[in-house]
Amino acid sequence: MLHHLPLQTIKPLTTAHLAQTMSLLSLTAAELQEQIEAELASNPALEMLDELRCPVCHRKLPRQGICPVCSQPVLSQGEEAVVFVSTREVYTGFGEPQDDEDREDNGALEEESLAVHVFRQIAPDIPSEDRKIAAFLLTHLNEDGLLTISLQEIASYHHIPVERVRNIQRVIQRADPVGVGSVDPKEALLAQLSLLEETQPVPALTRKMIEEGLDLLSRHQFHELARMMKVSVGEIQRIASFISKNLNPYPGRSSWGESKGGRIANQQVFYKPDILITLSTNGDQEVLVVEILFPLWGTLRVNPLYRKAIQEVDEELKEDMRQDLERASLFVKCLQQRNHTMQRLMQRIVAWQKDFILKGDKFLKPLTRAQIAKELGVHESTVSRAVANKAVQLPSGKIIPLADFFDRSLSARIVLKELIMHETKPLSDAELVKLMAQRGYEVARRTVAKYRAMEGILPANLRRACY
DNA sequence: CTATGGCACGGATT
DNA sequence: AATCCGTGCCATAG
Repeated sequence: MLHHLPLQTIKPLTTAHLAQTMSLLSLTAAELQEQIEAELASNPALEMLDELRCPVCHRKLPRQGICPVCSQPVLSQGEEAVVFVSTREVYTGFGEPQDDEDREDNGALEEESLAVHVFRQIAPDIPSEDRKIAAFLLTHLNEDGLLTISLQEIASYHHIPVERVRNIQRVIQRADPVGVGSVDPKEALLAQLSLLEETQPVPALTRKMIEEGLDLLSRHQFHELARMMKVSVGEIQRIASFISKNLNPYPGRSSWGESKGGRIANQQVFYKPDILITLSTNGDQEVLVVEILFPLWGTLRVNPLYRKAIQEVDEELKEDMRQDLERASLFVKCLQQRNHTMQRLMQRIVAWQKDFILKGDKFLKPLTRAQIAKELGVHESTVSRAVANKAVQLPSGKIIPLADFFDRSLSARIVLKELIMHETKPLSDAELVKLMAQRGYEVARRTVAKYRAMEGILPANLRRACY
């Protein structure tokens, strides 16, 4: 499963080797890039070759993606996950590679960051010739995450058919603040609904109600609606509450900026993924493909000329050069080790959490770092470091911290949320404990209260009956 | 009296 | 060794 990896050079485990590998492990893709560039600049024995060869067949690799020859046999083995290091570009902004390193450019940047956030998610999924259109579209969002110009305008501006713009928009709508890039609240709601339908049951008629009676709905004219849809008022209210709980007509608002009352503040937004998980259909098999993003393109190696030159140099210089060489080869080894470890780590994680990745939060299986460490035969702290401060992009386009795979209570919280969402009368914490227990979640009353707080759900006595 | 939130403790995790 | 998380106890609000 891992035979296509550069494994040859993993044996001399000196302490220096170990220490440096450790520190490299904990770096994010962006930090790694800095580190490599610094090393490259300071050590003349290192060189970066402007080409990439497959470690197995030594064919030249295309600028993006993996070896088309060697990836084949791996994909066809029916593995749960294929993991490899990819040099795929990490998208940092629109068009030109601009320095967005600067700190808060206040308002302007704040507004733009929603667009950047979305762009990063979708960029890998759309052909490069469409990216500038996507970028254009994203620059015309208002603070609600809705489009300020029509699709026709975009199409005629770029001289392309409207249908093509619409396809790009569809991709965008499925990205993180779901529904972003819609022309109006109605379209945003429908986009969210479509995505929701893929993972969970949705009340019948919800779609019809949004499509046909949105203006009535927003004015709470339930009786009018009931007559129009030919169902009871109670049914209408049920759907209405479902909509207000699960959907958001202004995608830009909820997840962005404003922190809702009682929300835990650690909901950090990650912009740049370090790892990419995509779903690839290989024949009839669905395979998860994991890419460990590697920030630089090319082959890092010890400069062979430098190695030669050392022979023909005075004694005093020789010692210095020897050290440079030593450092260089150590660095390369550490880098290989880091990649190797990351690959094995992700392989295990993805295999274990496959359902979570494909079907959503509810299917997160409990997992501890210690467990993975044992399976991998590495120290726990190694896993800890590797997992900390990194972000993963899921096939859905969502970017989450890698540590989320180890969240012990996420699935319990989701169950709790559903329980409350479907309740017919406000349930007290104690009652919720019982219901949770029936579903196999044994938690204390006090804990239910905490989960509620985390999800920003009001206590029962303040909760409005849900229908 | 009941339902919740605060504080702090202990065991697990990192 | 430091931190996180679930929990129990107790005060407080309704």
